[in-house]
Amino acid sequence: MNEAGEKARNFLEEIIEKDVKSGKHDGRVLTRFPPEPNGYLHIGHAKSICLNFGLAQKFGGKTNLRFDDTNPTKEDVEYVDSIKEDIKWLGFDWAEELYASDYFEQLYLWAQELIKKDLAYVDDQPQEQMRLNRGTVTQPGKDSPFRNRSVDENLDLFARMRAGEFPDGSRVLRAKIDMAHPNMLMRDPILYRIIHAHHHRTGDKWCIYPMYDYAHGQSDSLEKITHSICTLEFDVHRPLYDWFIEKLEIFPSKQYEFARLNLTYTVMSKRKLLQLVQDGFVSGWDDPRMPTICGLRRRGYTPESIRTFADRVGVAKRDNVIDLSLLEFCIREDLNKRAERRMAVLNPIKVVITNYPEDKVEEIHAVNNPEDEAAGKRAIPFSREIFIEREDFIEDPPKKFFRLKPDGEVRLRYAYLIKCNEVIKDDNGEVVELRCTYDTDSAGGTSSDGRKVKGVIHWVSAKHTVPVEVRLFDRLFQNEDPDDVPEGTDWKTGLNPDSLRVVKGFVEPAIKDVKPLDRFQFERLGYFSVDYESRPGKLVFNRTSTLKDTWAKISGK
RNA sequence: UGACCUAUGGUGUAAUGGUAGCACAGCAGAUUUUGGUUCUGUCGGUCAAGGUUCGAAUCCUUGUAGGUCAACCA
Repeated sequence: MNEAGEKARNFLEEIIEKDVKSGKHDGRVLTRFPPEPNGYLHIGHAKSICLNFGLAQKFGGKTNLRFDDTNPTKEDVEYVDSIKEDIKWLGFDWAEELYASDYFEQLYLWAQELIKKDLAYVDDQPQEQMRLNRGTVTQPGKDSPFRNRSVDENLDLFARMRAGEFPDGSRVLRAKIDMAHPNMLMRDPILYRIIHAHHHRTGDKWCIYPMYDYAHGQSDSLEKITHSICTLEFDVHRPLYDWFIEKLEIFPSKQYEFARLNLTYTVMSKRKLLQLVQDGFVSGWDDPRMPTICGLRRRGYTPESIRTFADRVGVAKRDNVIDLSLLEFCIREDLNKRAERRMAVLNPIKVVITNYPEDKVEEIHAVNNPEDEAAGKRAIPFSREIFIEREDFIEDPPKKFFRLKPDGEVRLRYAYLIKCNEVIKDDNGEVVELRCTYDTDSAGGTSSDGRKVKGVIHWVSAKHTVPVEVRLFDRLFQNEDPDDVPEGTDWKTGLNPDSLRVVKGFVEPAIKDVKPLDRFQFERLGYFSVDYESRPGKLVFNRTSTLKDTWAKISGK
């Protein structure tokens, strides 16, 4: 924030603001989000989506969704659908749904134009030879022996490439730039390759397909994209991006690069994510431990929290690794305000309140959300036998432990003060039951004589319990940097063996009518959301995140 | 041993030649019928060396460190 109270602008906002003010493109702003439909979107894409759509919104512009579908061997409609779903869920609407493949004919025409201008040629060199002749980053490349074919011959060969006369890999169309250029991308980059493959949209119409560099910029230009925003690794592509626009004399879209998102304890590469799925380390792309948008959704994350996160991580050009705790902060912050509270016990121990009548059942009234009065109240049954969390009782507690202990008093949230009189153990010495008495004058949990009881614990009435399955997730990797594994071992050795624990939980009755993705705070435990596999009578909850746990910090060291 | 990009507290990100601020994390405290929330305080930073200037995180030079680029992937 600056003195005026407005948020500081990132470098892209500054560029666009300047362009708008100067009247460039009549002040028009049009961005695009250009995924390749070959995988699922993850939190890194979410940053890019929020950026592209957010920037346009900020300056009264629009954003296109364009699928970069120039490689039929890798792409599929399955991904198109999931990508659209994820973007919508995040809360964004695109102006137009477009495909690079929509432009194949125009791209072909432009390729012919480059040939006619003697700026492109058909190369017959085998792939290996071409690689050798490209040189290295420190050595210039060598011209192809086919570099100086006549325009007519190139035109003829290119037409025959399209006609399907040649096998895959036998010929390519290359731009004629400079084989000694210090930027490898400018050493006669390939424009078209031959792939006899079925394309998810164009079918078998084409057997030559444009490369990314040739397709992307021209697609931007065709759509009259004003600001083409991509990640840092495309920085070296920008001279080529500009070269095509200049030589073809077409609409001058401009490319700008920002640093992609990295998260601690998280892998983000499509390759690694795919491996986690294929090797069965997770249950699928939408496993709640995955950093995919569908995984986060299933985990219980809200779109709002992800947008806030994208906003807080900022936009710049330096490499960065964001603390996973920032993401967790964002979801807690959001859910604290909107999730209704319930009481649930995940690791129960039975408490019998010996001075409470056998058959009596009371209705206790509890606030649904202390952060939102409009959420109202609910009734919770209370009876003689209840469950409390096993961790909330310690026979010989450490200092500053103010939960239940022998002869100690604790508050049952919203109910009564109880005192532990007797600890019953089994033959192994394990505590199986606690016998307590309640203060009959402490209805609601307030003492009548003004004495202070610091501890408050949650509980459920034993015979009014709703049994549920609870999936406790933890970070997928043990190290902040998943690649930080012992020399010579695979990154997968860093996987956290305890990233998923499935337990049985007991919830108060006011939980029966829930549907997938409903979110709750189980008091003192964390935020939980209903899984897709949940069914009436067989509810399944995913732990979205724990609550901040100051006690764990104190006692855990 | 090439070209390009980038260097601000532990992690991010502002300061656009004029008081180095904000968030997360950490620590300490207050409040609290969630050891939650909220509130307060606190720790801690301009990669280095020169130069320009009344004044440099900012401009210049030279280093240093990290990243990107040698798919018929995007």
